[in-house]
Amino acid sequence: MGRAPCCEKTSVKKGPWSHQEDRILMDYVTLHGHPNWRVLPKLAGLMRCGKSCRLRWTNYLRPDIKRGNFSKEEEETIMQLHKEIGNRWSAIAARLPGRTDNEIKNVWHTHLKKRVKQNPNPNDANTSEFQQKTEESKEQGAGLSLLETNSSSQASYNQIDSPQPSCTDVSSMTTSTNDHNLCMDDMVLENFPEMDDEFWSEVFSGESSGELTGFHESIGQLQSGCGYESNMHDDMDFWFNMFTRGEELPQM
DNA sequence: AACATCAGCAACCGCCCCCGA
DNA sequence: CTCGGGGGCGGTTGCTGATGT
Repeated sequence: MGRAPCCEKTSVKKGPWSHQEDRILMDYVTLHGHPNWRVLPKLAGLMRCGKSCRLRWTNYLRPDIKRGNFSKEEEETIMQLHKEIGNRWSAIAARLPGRTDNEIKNVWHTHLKKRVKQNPNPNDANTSEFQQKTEESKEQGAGLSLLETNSSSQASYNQIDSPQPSCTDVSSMTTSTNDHNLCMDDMVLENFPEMDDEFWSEVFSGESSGELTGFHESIGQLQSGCGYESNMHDDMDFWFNMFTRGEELPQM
């Protein structure tokens, strides 16, 4: 007897998302929000499972996502929190604004787990502080409280000038960031302080497909204007590079 | 240059929790 | 109080690009 499947397995598409699907989902969520993920794909015209849409949005398309390498501080935070609370990736993600649980999970399995194995007792200097905060969070009941109790430390964290290179700094997404010796978090915060939901709402404000087409044509012009047409794989790469390079956008 | 192996990451799966009827 | 549905979470898989031989 299990529960009914979340969607018609036969009629949903699986596997990697196409740019078009991304656009459709982003446009729909930006305009209408996501009151019900289950019916969203049908309403948006996507042949995807609602769960798949939610995952794609939360892990990739959400505008407040911080992409790129993890700073050393972020990695240390992950290791400390993992030591304290274990594999509660969502709770850990709550402490790292812009990072998703999936991303943190991946970083843990690919980098940090090995590091902890090699050096099981790296730095206990802050352990008592974390333990105290964890205890507080337990009393208050949720991982989100961790975020609240650490808002001040998060503020100071955001002010870190030039994080030490970390093991993930040599991963595949480093080319553009390393050119400027900066990490994503610094650059996004400095160059795009107002990149929030409103920004994306404005970008995707066209409801009709015609307007959307116009938008993407504009993106194409933007890419050409920046000399990106030869090496950009897709729009997301384009935006990523725009953010990390911190270039001024040409007039559209 | 071609093939094999490895590493990183996006995405899927299934279970659990929460909330409303 | 119970049950069902939706959302969230953690584990796992499999594809792809990078690196080594």
